[in-house]
Amino acid sequence: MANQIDPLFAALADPTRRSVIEHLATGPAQVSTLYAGRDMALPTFLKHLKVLEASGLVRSEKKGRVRIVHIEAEPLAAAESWLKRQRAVWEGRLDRLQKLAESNTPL
Amino acid sequence: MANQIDPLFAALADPTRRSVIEHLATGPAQVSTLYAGRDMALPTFLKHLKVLEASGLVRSEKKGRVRIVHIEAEPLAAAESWLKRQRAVWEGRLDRLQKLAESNTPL
DNA sequence: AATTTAGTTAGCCAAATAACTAAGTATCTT
DNA sequence: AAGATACTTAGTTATTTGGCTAACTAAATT
Repeated sequence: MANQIDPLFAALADPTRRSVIEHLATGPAQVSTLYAGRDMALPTFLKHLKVLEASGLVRSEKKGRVRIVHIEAEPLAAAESWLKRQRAVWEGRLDRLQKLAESNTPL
Repeated sequence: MANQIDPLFAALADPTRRSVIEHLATGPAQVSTLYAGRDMALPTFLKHLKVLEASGLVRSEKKGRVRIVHIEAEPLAAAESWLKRQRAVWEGRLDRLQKLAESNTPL
C-alpha cells in the first residue's frame, strides 16, 4: 500500500549504486559492463545491484549466461516528486512571507 | 570538495526524518514540537535530527532552553537536481529512440 | 569434450544504524 | 529557591550494511 520510498532513497545513498543508475540512464547494460573498472569484488557489486533491484529502481532479466539490467523510470520520478513537493510547500511559504513583508512595508 | 550527496539521500531514507522535513517545509519549529506524537524515545529522535543536521538538510540554533530547527533549501535542491539530471539523460535517450523509430518506419 | 566466460551462492567479518534506559544540565516559571 | 521544562550525554544492544574469499552453476567457445 505505502509508497516504499525508503528503500528508494536508501538505494540512492551509495555512490556505486548512483553511478550504476547514471550508466543505465544512457541505456540497458549487462552486469559485466556495469562492473567493469570497479574496485570491488564481483559478489560485492552484485549485492549493490540487488539493492537497486529490491528498491524497484532497476529490473533485469537473464538472456543466456548474461543478465541485462535496465532502469525503471517511475520510482526515480517518485523520488523526484517527493522532493519537488517539499520545495513547493517551502516556496509557497516563502511567497506568503514575501507578500506579508510587502504589505507591511508600503515604502 | 565532493558534493556530499550520500548523507543527503541517506538522511531521506527514513520516514521519521522525511516527516521532519515535511513539517519543516511549512516553517521552522522547536525540537519538542517536532517530537510531539512520535512513538520513540526522545534521545532516539534527537539522533534523527543529528543525522538531518549532519547531512546539511537542516540547521538549528539554541534560544534559551529551546532549540529551533529550520530547513536548508540548497541540499534539498541538490538531491532533486541529481534526479532531474538522470531523467534528462533517460528522456533524451527515449527521444532519440523515438526519432529513430519514426525515421525507420515511414508508414 | 574441455575451457572460458558470466554470473551465483554461501559464509564470514567489521563498521554503521537505530533503538533503548538512566542520569545530567541548563533555563524558565512559580 | 524549588520545580518543571527542554533538551543532552553516556552507555548498551540488536540489526543492517558493505565488504571479502571460496566454491559453484550454466552457457558459450574452441
